[in-house]
Amino acid sequence: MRPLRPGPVPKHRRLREILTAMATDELGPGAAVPSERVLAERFEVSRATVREAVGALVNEGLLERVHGKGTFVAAPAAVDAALHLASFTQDMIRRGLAVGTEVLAAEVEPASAERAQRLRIDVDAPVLVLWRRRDAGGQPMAIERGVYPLGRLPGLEAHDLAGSIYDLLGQRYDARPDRAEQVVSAEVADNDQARMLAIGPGEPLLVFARTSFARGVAVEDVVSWYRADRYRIHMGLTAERG
Amino acid sequence: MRPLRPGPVPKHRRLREILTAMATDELGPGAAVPSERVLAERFEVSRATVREAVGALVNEGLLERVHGKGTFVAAPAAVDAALHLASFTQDMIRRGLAVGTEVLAAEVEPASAERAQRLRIDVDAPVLVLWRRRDAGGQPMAIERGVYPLGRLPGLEAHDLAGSIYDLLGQRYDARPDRAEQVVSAEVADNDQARMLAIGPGEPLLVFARTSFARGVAVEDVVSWYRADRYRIHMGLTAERG
DNA sequence: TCAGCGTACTGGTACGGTCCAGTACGTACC
DNA sequence: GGTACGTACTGGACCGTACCAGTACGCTGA
Repeated sequence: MRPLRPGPVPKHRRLREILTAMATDELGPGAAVPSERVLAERFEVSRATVREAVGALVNEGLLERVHGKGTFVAAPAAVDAALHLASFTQDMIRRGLAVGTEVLAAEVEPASAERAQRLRIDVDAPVLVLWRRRDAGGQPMAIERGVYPLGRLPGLEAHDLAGSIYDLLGQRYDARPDRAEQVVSAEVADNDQARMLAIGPGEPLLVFARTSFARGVAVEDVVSWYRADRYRIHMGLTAERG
Repeated sequence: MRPLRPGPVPKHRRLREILTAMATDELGPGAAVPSERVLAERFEVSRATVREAVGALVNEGLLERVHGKGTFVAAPAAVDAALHLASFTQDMIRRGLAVGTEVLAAEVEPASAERAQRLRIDVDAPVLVLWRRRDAGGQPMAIERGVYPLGRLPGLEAHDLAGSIYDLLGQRYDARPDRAEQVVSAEVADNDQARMLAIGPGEPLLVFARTSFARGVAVEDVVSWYRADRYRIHMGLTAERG
């Protein structure tokens, strides 16, 4: 490796990027990172500059330091899944379940006032309303009703809607959702829902109402009804300090 | 203020505590913190030591720096309420609802195998099983069944159990929960639950199963059944990066 | 074979210094 | 009155030095 020369990007930031790549691509969790003094010599920077870069990666959770022992690549911290924005497909894959989808209905309609408000679009603007049943592990898991603003996603209705809408939004529209607001509640299955989900009427459902945004722009408003016997949310809670 | 002398606690840590108190108690959000050079002179430490302390508070989110302008007390970042560990009382207060509690039953029993496992205690160890109805805004909101390990909380059953158990744990046992694992699911109300919650049988309930820890020790295992017409979870989701 | 000690490694603390780059304010000139 | 420039403040980058404190390993002696 060559020494770091002064440039528009500070040395400690360039070193941080080098160490990130090293940790991620070459070393892997648990492996030792070269010591501060070795890095200082190798890159011809001061030990303080190395400590600045390493410190930043420690704060990020990528590295961890042990006094007197060394610096190591940290095991990836578990992101609390409960606040993780994922499509149904991604969620089930993570739970180790094979995914299946049946499109029940797909219609273009003018947006109602409520839908318009939730999607931040004009009333009567055209939206795609998509009903699907989602299966996991070969059995019905959920029903979804997604509403998509066609002004922002022109031609969406002509695509294959049996797969992951998130993948579709990402690949064809560069609008993969990165943030969402979600409300969780409970309902009981009516006759139609019960039939589609292969349960009895009156069985409990977990209901998720979610509005998803890509770069601040609303791209999806979806309600999902999950069989409560097959789906639950695990979350870690922490107390507020002060 | 007096200079910082060498001692068992590093200077940068003591300065960090001083600055935390200063920011929290005296200055408040938006206020300017004395400059690095002023702090270095006042506490008779090097500017690098000041930068170390300030840098830590910047990483914590308490302070923010603006190049060329100064260091300021940051506005408190919103903690996503969905992952916030709070008692029923705290939760309802935050939602602006007056709280009421009716103790339905309180009995000391030997712990079953399942309860013992969840609370990390021996089977047959004595536990307090506490049933309560929780009201919010003058109407039934939830039913709770809490299980408390009396080995860790001796005499708990003799206390007033109509108030906040979290407050009680904090004040009398120094065991205020600081972390919890929670599972959210849905059920339908049976006849007893329906009567206690003033709803019809078969109505949907949001169910929370929570094990709470104080400093790593399990102190509470509680299941709560909430009326789904009155309670829902709001949560912000973000996409995982990578 | 085990324990203790010494050595060599590691990260942590602290300092003083210099220079760079951004921000804000005051003053002078047009 | 507005603009531009200079000055004085601010944080940021980087260096080299010295010493402290923790960890691990090897060697020696009992």
